[in-house]
Amino acid sequence: MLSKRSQYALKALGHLTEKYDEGPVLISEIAKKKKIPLKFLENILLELKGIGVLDSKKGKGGGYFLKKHPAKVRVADIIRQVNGPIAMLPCVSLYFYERCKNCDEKKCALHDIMIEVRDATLNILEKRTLVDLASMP
Amino acid sequence: MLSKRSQYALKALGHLTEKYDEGPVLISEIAKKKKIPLKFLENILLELKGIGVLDSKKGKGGGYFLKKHPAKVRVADIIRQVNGPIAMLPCVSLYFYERCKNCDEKKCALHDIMIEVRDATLNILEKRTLVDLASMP
DNA sequence: ATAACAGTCTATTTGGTTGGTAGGGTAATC
DNA sequence: GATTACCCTACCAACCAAATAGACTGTTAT
Repeated sequence: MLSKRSQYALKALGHLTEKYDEGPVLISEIAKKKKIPLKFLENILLELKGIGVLDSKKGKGGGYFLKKHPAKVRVADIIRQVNGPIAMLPCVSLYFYERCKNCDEKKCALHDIMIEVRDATLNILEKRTLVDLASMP
Repeated sequence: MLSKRSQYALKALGHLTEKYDEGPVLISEIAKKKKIPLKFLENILLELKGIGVLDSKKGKGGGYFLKKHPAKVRVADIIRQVNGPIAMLPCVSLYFYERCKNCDEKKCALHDIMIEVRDATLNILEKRTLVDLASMP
C-alpha cells in the first residue's frame, strides 16, 4: 500500500500539473483543494523539491511549481522516491535490490512470480506521467 | 513490500507442498530448511491453520500438513490473509475497500491508474497456486 | 527600509507495526 | 507415563507514519 505521504504527493503533483501554465501555486491552495494537512504538505513539497521535481519561489506571488514538463515525470519514479520499492520483495527490486538471505534466487519459485508481478506493475507505472494525474478533482 | 511474515508463510507453504504426500512435517524441519526463526514460524503456521489452509497433528509423528490440495490454494489469498491488501490504495482494493476521503473516485485519475495496476497484479497472483511455490529450495 | 508574505528548517509527539524472544501449558501418541 | 510437539500469553526493542508546533530565512512592493 502507498503511504498517505505518497498519495498526498501524487495529488499535489496532479494539481500543480493542472496549473502548470499559471505560475507558482501556494501551498495553502493545494492543501485546501486536495484536503491535505497544511504542515504535512509543506514537508512533502520540500522533499519533492529536494529530488528535483519541483521548484519554489518565496515572497509575494511565490509558491511551488513543476521544474520539468509534466510529461517528462513518470509516476513510477515519484512512487519510488517517496514511497520506496515498487516490487513486493527486496530480491526482486530493480532500484532497491537486496539479496535474499534464506534462499537461492535461481531456484526460488516465489522469486519468479514476484518478478512477473513487478514487470506487470512497472509496465503501467513507467508509462504514466504527471499528465495522467491532472484530471483529478 | 511483503512483510517477512508473509515471505516466511509462503516459503513454509512451498515446503509443505513438496512434502504433501509424506504426512505431517515438523515445525523444526521447516524452520531449518527455510531458515526461519522457530518460534516465529510456529506463530505463522498457527495463523495459517486458523484460516483453514493447514491442519496439524500432535504427539509423536505429528506436525503440520496442507488441509487442501495445493492446486486449490491461490497465492493471492495467502498474501491477502497474511499481509493485507494487494492493491496500492484502499479505494481500489476489492477485499479491503475504503472510500477515499479527499477525492471523488469517479474523477480521480490516480484511482484509474491504480485499478489498472491492481488488475495486472491479480491477473498473476490469482492464477498461481501453492504448486507454483513447490520448487523452492 | 520595512512590513507583509511565503517557503524553510528542526524537533517532538503520538500511535502503531514489525520481527522477533521467552517460557510455560496442554494434548496426543508410543 | 514419558515423550513429543502443538498451543498460548506476554513482552520487547526498533522502527516508521502521520501530524503538529514554532521559530527562521529570504522576497517583494510600498
